[in-house]
Amino acid sequence: MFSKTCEYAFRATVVVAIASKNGERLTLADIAERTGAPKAFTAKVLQDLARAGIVTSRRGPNGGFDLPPLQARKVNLRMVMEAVGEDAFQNDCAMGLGSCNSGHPCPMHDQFSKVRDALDRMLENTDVNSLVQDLNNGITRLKV
Amino acid sequence: MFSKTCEYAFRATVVVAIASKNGERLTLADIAERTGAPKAFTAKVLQDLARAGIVTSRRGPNGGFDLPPLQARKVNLRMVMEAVGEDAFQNDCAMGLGSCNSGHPCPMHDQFSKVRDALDRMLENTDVNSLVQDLNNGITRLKV
DNA sequence: CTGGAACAGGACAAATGAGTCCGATAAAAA
DNA sequence: TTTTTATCGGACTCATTTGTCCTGTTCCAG
Repeated sequence: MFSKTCEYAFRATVVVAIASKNGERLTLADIAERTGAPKAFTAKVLQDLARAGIVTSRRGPNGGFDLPPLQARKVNLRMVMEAVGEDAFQNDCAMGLGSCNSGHPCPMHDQFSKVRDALDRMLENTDVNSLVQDLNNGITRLKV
Repeated sequence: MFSKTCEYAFRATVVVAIASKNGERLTLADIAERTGAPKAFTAKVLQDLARAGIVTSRRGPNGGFDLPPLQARKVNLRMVMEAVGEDAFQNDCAMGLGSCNSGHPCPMHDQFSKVRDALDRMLENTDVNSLVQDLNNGITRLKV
């Protein structure tokens, strides 16, 4: 459903947010380890997230990434997707027609646009902090 | 959202079903032309659809593909997806965790599984004939 | 029964996505 | 100021998806 890049971005964001809630800053190696994602690839993803202002990065000793709760409330999942260069599903057509819309619907349009829009709303309405606050049950890693 | 292969499969299936309703059998060249998809690639997709028994194929002169209404009622979109070798989104996890389920949920599980399940139900409950019978308005091609 | 019209299917080529490597840069600590 | 720790970012490789090509096979028509 989502690309690998996107999945890694979701996991990295959540893992960093969890750590930040405990005042902990995570290094790239930490994040790769806790998400079970390839380190070099995770570096790219984090770069994108940092450039988009979703996480803040710091170089050098005691450096790493963080995303404090106050900021995490302002970040939703759609923003994470867009940070790694993927559009949410907005005007996506199930049949791949560029010209498909409610005025010019493809045969699947009515059925598909309902669930597509529900998905988009979910991505828009779900902020990172809300994902994190539910799991005070000791989850700190999101490995496969 | 769907792969190209899948999009082509949807389009080809619908286009063939439309023609069959008029007792017309479509050749590969016809289908590629009406869907705006590459001919050789469409051939592969149709092969899969034929092997799965979704469309019926016939070789030689006056050959081609068809999918009469009676059969089209028994074919849903999930079957088309599976015919080209793709699983519907069933147990898909938004974060790419293989072990994610209601007992062991990832942080996005609750929000995501709702819309994912709605999508799966849509694919299951939508049969090809119902897609076709709405558009007696002269649509016979599904080009980009 | 032979020629041409069509699908069947394997092998190949191109494009995109996933993942790696390594030097450059920044910042803190010694 | 030097060393060490860490991100930054470009260039590269590998895998998968997408797309092409060509030969074989089936089947109808004359």
